[in-house]
Amino acid sequence: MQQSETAQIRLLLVDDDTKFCRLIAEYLGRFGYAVVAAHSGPEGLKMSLSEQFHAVILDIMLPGLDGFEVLRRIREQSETPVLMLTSLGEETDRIVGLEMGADDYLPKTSSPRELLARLRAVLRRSARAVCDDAAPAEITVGPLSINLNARLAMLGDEALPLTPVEFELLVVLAQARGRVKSREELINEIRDRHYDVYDRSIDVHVSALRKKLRDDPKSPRFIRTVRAAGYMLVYPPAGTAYES
Amino acid sequence: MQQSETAQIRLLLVDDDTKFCRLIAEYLGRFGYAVVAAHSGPEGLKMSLSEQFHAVILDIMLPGLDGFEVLRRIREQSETPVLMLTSLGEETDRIVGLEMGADDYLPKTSSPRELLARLRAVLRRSARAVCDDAAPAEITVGPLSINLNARLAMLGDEALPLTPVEFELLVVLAQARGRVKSREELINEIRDRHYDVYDRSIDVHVSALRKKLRDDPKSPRFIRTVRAAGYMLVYPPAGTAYES
DNA sequence: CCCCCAGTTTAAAGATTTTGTAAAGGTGAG
DNA sequence: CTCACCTTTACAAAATCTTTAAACTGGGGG
Repeated sequence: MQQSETAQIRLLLVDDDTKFCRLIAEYLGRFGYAVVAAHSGPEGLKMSLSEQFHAVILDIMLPGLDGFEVLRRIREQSETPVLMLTSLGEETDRIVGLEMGADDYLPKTSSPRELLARLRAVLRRSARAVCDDAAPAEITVGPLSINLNARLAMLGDEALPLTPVEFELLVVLAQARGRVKSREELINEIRDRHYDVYDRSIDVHVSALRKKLRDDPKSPRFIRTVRAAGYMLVYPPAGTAYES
Repeated sequence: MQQSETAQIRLLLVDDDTKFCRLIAEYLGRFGYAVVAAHSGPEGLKMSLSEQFHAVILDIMLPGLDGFEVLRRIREQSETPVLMLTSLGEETDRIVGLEMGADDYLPKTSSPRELLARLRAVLRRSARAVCDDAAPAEITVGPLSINLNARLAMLGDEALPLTPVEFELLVVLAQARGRVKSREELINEIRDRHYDVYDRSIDVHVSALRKKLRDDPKSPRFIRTVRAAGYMLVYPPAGTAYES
């Protein structure tokens, strides 16, 4: 079941309903998130401020300090993304929560699936905010260029008809160019799920991608297999001659 | 966290909700912006025209003069970047805002983080666009032209009978021409609400819009489906021949 | 030098996801 | 009430993903 040494996303869930916590932890766990629960306001606040978490999911109704108060105090010191939950009935709270610096806000009655979707959106936004404009819209590797805005990869002057996963795979490899990416990392980053030893789907995608790149596993121009470790996009040392 | 040694960026926030102002000021303050608040239309207008601010964040619902009116009068004399906020439940009228010269437009339900991101984008743009006209009133894509003032889209010399949402959808796509817009972004920008996985309304609007544009999903002249990502208005490379 | 084994490649089949669109349902303006 | 419009629902079609399994590879031990 385990997810690894690789960067795992850690979440703090603050809610006094332990059953709910278990349920959510279990659900999010299946998608590779490590969920830790706190069951009171003060406890949640303390843990939030430990800065160990990538995001906090915060119920409003809490013993000790209510969710708004916890949020306010978190925001005094930290920018950790916070997603607030409300029990039924509280209409206007949404605005109040957002005004106070919550990153999103959703009813506790939402499906876990919705929670997951919003959570991802929040994490994505916060990841982007960190590097802000730093993200280049285009990555180039020899004759290969990848346009992130248009989601289009070109080899020479020919557009490659990649499927969504193939494109993502290429992007992830390209961003880690010169470093080996394990299958686990790849599947985590691309598909948001767990890797298990018999999972060959990454291999299959690599194979398909290579075919489209006209890349030969035995003497790769782009994707090199690193036995027992994973795959890596070659980092052409200065002076490498590519020919299309 | 701070914004640096360079001269501090000064922002004017015009909103009658003082609590909201405090919270935003506090949040943006953490990123090194100096935020000054005005709580009525006339006050906001007067301060905007003092030319002391690098940008203005303007709520629409205001006592005295509403946001649109304030914007109009600012634009009579000044090109200070203006970012408009719609309050909850208000009839969103992004187009009116943009057409009047707002630089960006976002729902008040957005998170502070989002506000910050857009603000940075606006500031960046305004720094760059010293000389060129802010918001073009007309966007042209091959035989398609979109007039924001008249709220009219023409295909060749024929006016398209678009519904309000279809028109906005087209505008949003056109403004992002060449970049993929996710369904989430689209629904956020057009309808001011959250996207959830089961929400197909964007697809339906796209379908309707395509029908009116006589655009075929399989080989789109205008709107391309980017599987698992969203939609994108084609950015015709220079020299592309359109025929109506 | 050959065999074996863990690890890899790949085609193919089956399962799943995503999309297009018609039609039904809902809502608000007039 | 009617009309215009937006959203939801439903379902089929298309595209894509994962699994499976058979063929392959490279290196170490014999």
